[in-house]
Formats: sequence, C-alpha cells, structure tokens
Amino acid sequence: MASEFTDRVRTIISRIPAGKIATYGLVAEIAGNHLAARQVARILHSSSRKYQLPWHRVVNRMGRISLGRGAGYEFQKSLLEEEGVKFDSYDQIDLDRYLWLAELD
DNA sequence: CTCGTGACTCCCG
DNA sequence: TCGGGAGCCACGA
Repeated sequence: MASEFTDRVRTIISRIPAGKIATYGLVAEIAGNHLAARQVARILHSSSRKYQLPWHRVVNRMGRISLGRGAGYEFQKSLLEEEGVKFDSYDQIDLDRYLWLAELD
C-alpha cells in the first residue's frame, strides 16, 4: 500500500452505497485528515481508473459537482441520476437527504 | 530523485 | 458579503 491515508480513502469510497454521496472533506476526515480533501480528489481521480472506484459519488462541500461542463460534469451527473440522486435547479444535491452517513457504518 | 499541479476546504480580515 | 491565503500530500512528467 502506498500509505495508510490513501488506503483508507480507497476503502471508504468503495463503501459508499449507490444512491448516496460523500464529500471530499468528509472522506478526508474519516481517513484521518480533514485538511487533505485535495488528496482525496487526486487519489480518486487517479485510482478510479485502476481500482474502478465509484468516484462519481463524491462531490464537493456544496453538494455540487466540481467538474466543469465538458470535463465530465454531465457524465458524473447522469451516473448519479441513474442511482436516484436528484439535483435541484442549481444543479446541487440535497446533502441532508443524500449524504452518506459514514458515522453509522 | 525533484518539482509543479490540483475532482477541496476552512479561516480571517 | 466576499476575496485571498494556507494547509494537506499523491501522482505524473
């Protein structure tokens, strides 16, 4: 394993159930560093293609997809919608409703 | 091996 | 209300 943090991140992401989402900050916090949200994003980006992680279930603190239009935004959104996640008129997800309650795991 | 970059977030003026 | 700086560190070139 590369590091404990990286390993935890991958494990956590793989446990997010379909229809639920998590935020970078939340994953980082559970993995041990609430300040390493960026690393979570990076690990996700590079690892998803190697470990087939459900990267699309991770969004930013606003419940909004961080990718720009044309850079994967529509793709991620469609994947989430297929799992039942609804977006409001601002293209944001209702965190109170869809956020993965990791603390109950 | 070194270096730049970044799917983020919080804090402070 | 809003902008900018700092912290974190894996990964690819």
